[in-house]
Parts: sequence; structure tokens; C-alpha cells
Amino acid sequence: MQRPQDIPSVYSPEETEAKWYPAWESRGSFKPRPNGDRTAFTIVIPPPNVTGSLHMGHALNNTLQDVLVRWRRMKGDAALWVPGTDHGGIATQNVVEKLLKKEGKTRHDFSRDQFLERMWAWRKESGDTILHQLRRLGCSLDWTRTRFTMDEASSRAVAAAFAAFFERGLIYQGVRLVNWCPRCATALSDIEVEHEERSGFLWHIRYPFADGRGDVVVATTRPETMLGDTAVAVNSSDERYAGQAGRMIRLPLMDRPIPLVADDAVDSAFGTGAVKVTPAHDATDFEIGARHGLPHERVIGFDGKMTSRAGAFAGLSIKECREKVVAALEAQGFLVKVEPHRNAVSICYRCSTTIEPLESSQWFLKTSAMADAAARATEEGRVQIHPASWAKPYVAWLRNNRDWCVSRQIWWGHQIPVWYCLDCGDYSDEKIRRIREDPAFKNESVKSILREGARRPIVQSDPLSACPHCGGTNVVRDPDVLDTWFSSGLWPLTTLGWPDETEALRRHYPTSVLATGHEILYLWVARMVMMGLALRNDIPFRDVFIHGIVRDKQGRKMSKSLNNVIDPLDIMKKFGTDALRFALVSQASPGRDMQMADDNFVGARNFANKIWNASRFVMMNLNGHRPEAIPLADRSPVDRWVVQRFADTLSEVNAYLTQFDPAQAARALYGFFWNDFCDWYIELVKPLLTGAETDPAGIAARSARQTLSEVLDGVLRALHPIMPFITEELWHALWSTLGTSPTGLLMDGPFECPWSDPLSDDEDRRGLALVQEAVTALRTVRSDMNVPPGKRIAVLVNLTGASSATKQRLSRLASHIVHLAKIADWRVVESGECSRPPQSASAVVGDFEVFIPLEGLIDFAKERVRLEKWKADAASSLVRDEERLTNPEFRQRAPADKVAEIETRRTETKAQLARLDAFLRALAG
RNA sequence: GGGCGGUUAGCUCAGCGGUAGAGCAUUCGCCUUACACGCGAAGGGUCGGGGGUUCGAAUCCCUCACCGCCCACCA
Repeated sequence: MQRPQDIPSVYSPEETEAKWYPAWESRGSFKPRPNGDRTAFTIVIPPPNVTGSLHMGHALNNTLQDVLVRWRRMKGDAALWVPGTDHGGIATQNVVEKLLKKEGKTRHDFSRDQFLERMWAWRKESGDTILHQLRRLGCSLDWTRTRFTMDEASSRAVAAAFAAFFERGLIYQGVRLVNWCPRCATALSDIEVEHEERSGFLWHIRYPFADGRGDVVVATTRPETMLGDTAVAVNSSDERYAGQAGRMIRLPLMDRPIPLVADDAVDSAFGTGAVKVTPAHDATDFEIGARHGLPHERVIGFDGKMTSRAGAFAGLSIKECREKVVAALEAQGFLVKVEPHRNAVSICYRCSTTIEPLESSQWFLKTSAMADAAARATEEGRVQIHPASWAKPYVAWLRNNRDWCVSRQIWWGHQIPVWYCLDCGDYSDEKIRRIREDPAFKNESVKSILREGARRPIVQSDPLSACPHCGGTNVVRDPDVLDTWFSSGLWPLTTLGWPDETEALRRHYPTSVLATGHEILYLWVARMVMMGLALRNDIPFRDVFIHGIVRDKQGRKMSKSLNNVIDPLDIMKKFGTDALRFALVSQASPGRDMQMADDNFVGARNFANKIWNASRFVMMNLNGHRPEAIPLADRSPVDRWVVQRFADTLSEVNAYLTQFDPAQAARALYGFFWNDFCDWYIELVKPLLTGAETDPAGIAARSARQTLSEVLDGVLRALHPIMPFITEELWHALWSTLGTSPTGLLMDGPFECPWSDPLSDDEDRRGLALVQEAVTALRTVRSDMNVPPGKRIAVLVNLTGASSATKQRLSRLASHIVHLAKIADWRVVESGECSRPPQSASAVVGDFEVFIPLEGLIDFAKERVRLEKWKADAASSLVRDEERLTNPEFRQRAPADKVAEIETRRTETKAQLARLDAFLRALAG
């Protein structure tokens, strides 16, 4: 073991971090301890998508979880944190497709199996990177339980869940208008669609009546869809169109007759009150169409191009088509006017491409009953959301949620566990030919043929070779995959072994906490609660801990395209992992987003260094000394004071962590360690430990050493959940310095206060407050009068007007003041006359005064300024207090202790002012 | 169109009913035998505007302004 004095004065994290992670893991400390009477504390990781590597948001999310898990583990719980990654559906497939694009290829240059091979290769690479990063972050995950949303067990669970929902009639297949991303070439669920305000135009188009008598003007933001119009609708109560419903209109450009219908979905106040109706390409119009039995004209295809139904415009992109339609309308005199218009455009949450509502054959999950159960779980307090302000929007979302489109037209994911038999289904030879000719189902409509022909879809997860109904071997599996959030929604179940009734499931489900950012509250959290309740009749977790999003210095979300991402690994290398963790935790105020920049990490790095050096100091002074039991009663007031302060801090930390406010916990620890422990306590005990007059065997020194080691031990424990590496390192160094190398690990706990009752009385706190006030006052005088830092000063203390409590405290604690304020000559006058020495500065401390003779150093002008300012502050404080105390209502209504407090303060301030006045008079005279 | 959150020292943010706080930055001193990634001292805010409740409001209520999110089928 290195001697403490040989430990370098700058903490270098690399070695420490490399050493302790394997030590923790190899000793099995990441695994939950056997049950016994331990409470299970369980967190299942929000599995990062295998789209690359972890960013700052992941670092925050996982650090917060690690803080909670380490804390509960140290407190004695059987703590389990389950690691894993998510296949990430569209997001991950997009990443790999981008890589293929660089090779000049698309996925259709490969067979489905070949493409999936590429996907698996990528997922290995990305998954490994992510799990490595979690280790670097110090996450105390039980690696023996590492899971992936597409591993065998998960796939089994997904198929089981699908089958269970199917049997209960909750899953159905149908042709609906869905959100289609032409770029990703897949349908999306409603929450996967984002909205963006864009400035566009509102085109007013004249639609003439077929009989040549008059016309109606419709307003639209999407003129190209008029090619697929099958009606015009007006509100039935709109007098402008009274009696017109039922008349036929001749659709411009297409020269088709379409009816004018009355429908109350139309808002008379908007535009002209007449709406063109395109049931195949607009959600509202789809419903209007259904109510009026209108035909659907599909003019936009799944590829984002105009279909053959678009006549002369077939084959054009939507954008080109819009331009040409508008030009044609104008040329033919149908365009009435164009006005600027801001509207919300739907865009894909994965690639920001404009979403097209398209009719398509998809699988849906009926969610109304499930969502209702989930909403009740939160309303009844079984699933609590922290901070609670998120509960309202969360429940509201659940309450008006529509069926969930769970099928996706990509290849990467859980293929729908449904098979179709071409032998006993309703398939003509022509249909079978079309199905066989397009094994990849590139043509979406072929899938409809497949699905619609099935008399009995066969739901089962294992590959099917023969139809269970007719024994036919012409079976085809549904080509779609499930929404990635379907398997994510099952995550708390699948990670613990569901659908099998495992020991882990019994012990750890429901889990304790789910920690996540608010951006996936609906997308993920809501789904887990719904599915947990539906499939296991129990909530998946009791507390949802929502943290903010990490933003850049300008408050922007971090993204690769903005080039403002901070890589956690870079920060770890530059500042150390503990500094990264501390910076993240201390800024993660509940529910608030945070702006991250280098400054934050510098401060945290400095804190780590402070811990390092304070520990060095303690160890240097402990070297060769064994721990001994010294009752707190036998220790000095400063020892008892720091012990009290630490005990207070620790209970604050426990309270804050219980309330899911780790930022406050971090700040409390920072304040205690730096201000109380380092700036005051260590400085206070230094003279007891070093120097010629010190008695190393005396009770004062022994007591101080014992207190130093106990408080350091305690504060390292308290800091460990946030800064695991440096604390583990120093804790071992501390104990080996004490000659009793521990066999255990700091991370194993306990997390508790070493003293059962440190809060005996308030006297030590008052005494230390007096010392601090006196020292600060004297230091201020020194600084203001430019007394050379090394120069010792004389102080005359006038206690003639002081209380007996003050006199006693001062006699007990004066040595501390003498030392910290560098005083050579400390004289006290307790009674009788005390005359102010000439050439001296003066200060008021509590209920007494001090004079500092400064011959040759005193600057009376400066002294006057200083005293005047002091006086002004005191005077304004007195005015405020007087105002209150002379107000009868204050005396009558304010609590008695508050009145008493202010009265006391008034008395003190008055005495202080009198002293300051006397000082100023002396200065003048 | 609804809902939520923010507006506090130059910057980033705490505080959320009893005389305004931290870190960074700034100014002045200091290599004081743990730490210059440090120590000591100082300056700096009518807590977005306006009303109200209260003995007392940065803190509670109303309202306005600006900023940011989320939700919503006004073409």
C-alpha cells in the first residue's frame, strides 16, 4: 500500500475506474442478494436502441438508475437492475439502410434473410458498444440477465402476447386509413407521427355544379388530392348551402361527377364552409365518406407517387403533382385565390418525411379497455408518476387513445406470428400467382390479397410447414413485423421470464421504479402498464421517475444533424466518470430539462479532486493510528458539530432520494463536503493534528482523528451511489491506512449514519456559528485593511455587554478563532471598562465587539466606508423589523415564535447599531 | 384550439409563505505544510409586467407579455 503522503495530489480517474468495475462484478455485487427478509428493489433498464452508441441522455438516464439501485442496495435491499438493448425497429433498419446506400444498394437488392443477416451483424456491433459504455459509466447491472428484445425468450414472449390478445379478440386485421411514411415505406401508429408548423397556402378552388347553374368554392391546403375527390361537403346548418345537398358537381380536371353532401364535421366558419372530400387520403374525409357511402379514389400510392387513378398526373411525385394541378386549375379558370396559411404538417418521427394518410391493410390492437385499466392504475395511486405534474397528461392520453396499429412493413423486427394457407383459403389462381410473384411483398396491395383470402389465419410462433386445418403445405407467413414498441411494452415481463412463471417474476414483478425521459411516456410507459395489466393482471412498476432531456448550451435537443452532441465517453476521458455522473445528477432537477456544457463537468471534476485531496489529508493524519471508540460526549464541540452536520446531511440525502430528487441529494452532499467538512472542520482541527504544540496522544487529537475517519467513511458511503469509483478507491485506501483492510466493498453498504444519536443538543451548533461569524468578521477586516496574509494580528475582545452564554462559548472556543483568524494576541475584557485602542479597526460579532489594533496599517477612510455600509445594512433591517413589530396585526396574527424571533433580532440589531455608531464616533474623534 | 412548464445575480440554475442562494464568471489578496482542479475576502438581483389574497409573497390566486414543450381530424 502506498503511503498517503505519496498519493498524487491530482486525482486521475483512468486507473481507478479500470480497477473497480471488474472488482465489483467478479465479487457478484451486481446480483441481488438472496431474499431472506430483504425487500426486493428492481429496475429494468429502458433498453437503448441498437442504433449506434449511447448519448448524453442515456448517460443521464442510466446514471440516475444506478444512483437509485446502488443506494437501495447499500441500504440492504435485494437490488436487481436488469440490462438489455432494444432492436429499435424502424430506427435501426434505417441506420443499416443508410449504410447500404453508401454501397449504392437498397434492402431490395438482398433477400429478406440476407438483409436480416446484415441487421444482426450490426446489432452485435452496436449492442456491444452500448453494453461496454454502460460498464464504463459504472452501472451496477446484473449482467447475467442481459437481454435483447429480439432474443429467443423475448420472441417467445412477443408471440405469446400476440396470441393471447388475438384469442381475446383484441387484435384484429383490417383496411384503415393509416399514417404512412413513404420514405420508411411503412405504416406508423398515431403517436409515432410528429407535427410541425409550416407556412403553406390555402388554395380556393371553384367547383362548378354539373347542371351548369352556379358553383361552390372549396378551400384546401392540399390541392393535389382533389384528383381523388368523391364529394364536396358542407354543414347541414349552413344557410349559404341550404337545400343544395344532393346536387351534383363536376370535378375540375378529372371531369367526374361528385355529390354535394351535408355533414356536420364541416366547420362553416373555416374558409368558404365547403370542403372537398377525399376519403382515400384524409382522416376526416375517410369518416365523412363512410357516413355517406362515398367511393374511395386512391390517387397517391405507397411510394409517394401519383397512381394511375390520377389520370394525366399519374407517376408524378406529390410535390410535382401539386404544382401541375395548381397550374392547370389556374389555366382553366378554376383557381379563385391563394392565401398564405400556417398549418401543422404530419411528419415521421424517425425521418421527418411528410406522412401520407393512406388506406392500407394492417393489424390493430384494441386498446380502449387496456388503456382505461392503465389510467385507473395511476388515478388510484398504484402507478405513481414523479413529478406528479406528468400524471394529468399521461392519464388524458390514455383516456382518448385509439386503436394501436401494430404492424410495420419493414423487415427488422418480430415477424407477425400469423400464417395463411393458400390451399384452404379463398384464393383464386390469379391471386396465388400474384402472391408467389412478389415474395417480398413490395407491392402492398398483394398483402391485402393474402390477408383477405384467409378464412382462418393461423396464429402461432413456430415456423409452420403444414396447415393445421387442411394439411396443405402452401402456407405463407404474414410478411409484416410488429411495431418495436410492442416488444418494448412487454419488456418488464419478458426480462423477468414471462410467459413462464419464473422465480424472478415472482420476486421482482412488479418492479419498483421505471426511470425515463418524458418523451417516451406515451410511446413506452403507457404501453408497459397496459400490457402488464392485460397479460399478468398487475402493474409493471410502482413508480415512474421522469427526468428531463439533456440539451446543448443554446437549449437545443442534441442531435447528430445539429452537430451538437456531447459524447459521454469523451467527457469520461476528459473529466472522469464520477465527474460526468455528478454533473448529470446534480443538475437533474425533477422534470426539468438541462443544458449541458463543459463548465458543468469542470465543476464536478474539481469536486472529485477535492474529495481526493481531503481524503489524502485525513489519511496523512491517520497514518499509524488505529480506530478507537471515543464517545461523542468525550469529543470536542467541533467534532460533535461536524458529526451533527453529517447526520443531518445524510437524512436529507435519504429523504431526497426517496422523493426522486437526486439533484438535491447531490447538492446537499457537495455543500456538506466542501463547506462544512473541508472549509471549516478540517481547518478547525488542523492545529490539533500538526505543529509543535500538538499533543498527538492527547484526547483532542485522538478525538479529531477518530472523527475525521468516521466522517470521511460516512461521506464516502453517502457519495458512493453518485460517484462510485473514487469513493470505492478512497474507502479502501482509508481503511488500509487504518491498518484494517476491509474484506468487503463500499458498494455493498451499509448506507447509514455511524452514530445512533448524534443530535443531542444545539449548543455545538450555536458555538460553531459564533466561531464562524467571528472568524469571517476578522478575515474581512484583514482583507479590507490589506493586512499581509502571514501577519498575525492582535484582537481586543470586549465582552462587557455580552451574555453569559456568549462568554462561556467564547472561553471554550476562542482557540479556534485565534487560529483561523491568525491572531497573535487575544485579549478579553469581561467586565468593567474596555477602551478602544487607537489606530484600530472594529467589528461587531453577535452581542460583543472586537477591536483590531492596526498601527501603520489602518486606513480610516476605508474603515469608515466599511462601517457605514455595515450600519446601513443593519439600519434597514431594523426598519423592517420595527415596521412589523409596531403593526398590531402582525403581533396578533403571526405565530408567537415568529414574533419572538423578530423581537430578539430587533434587540440585537439595536445593540449592533449602537456599537457601530460608537465606532464611527471614535473614528471621527 | 386546448394542456403543461419556464421567465430569480453577467451565464447556468436552486429556493416555492417569514430579512434573496449556489456554481461559473468578475474584482482584490494569497503557492497558509490536503488540494491553484486550491484558500480568504468583496462586488453584483425593485425574483418578467400589472392586479389580488395575507400581519407578511420570489413563493398562493388572477391577468398580460415573451420563450419552450406536449396534445388536437379545422380542410
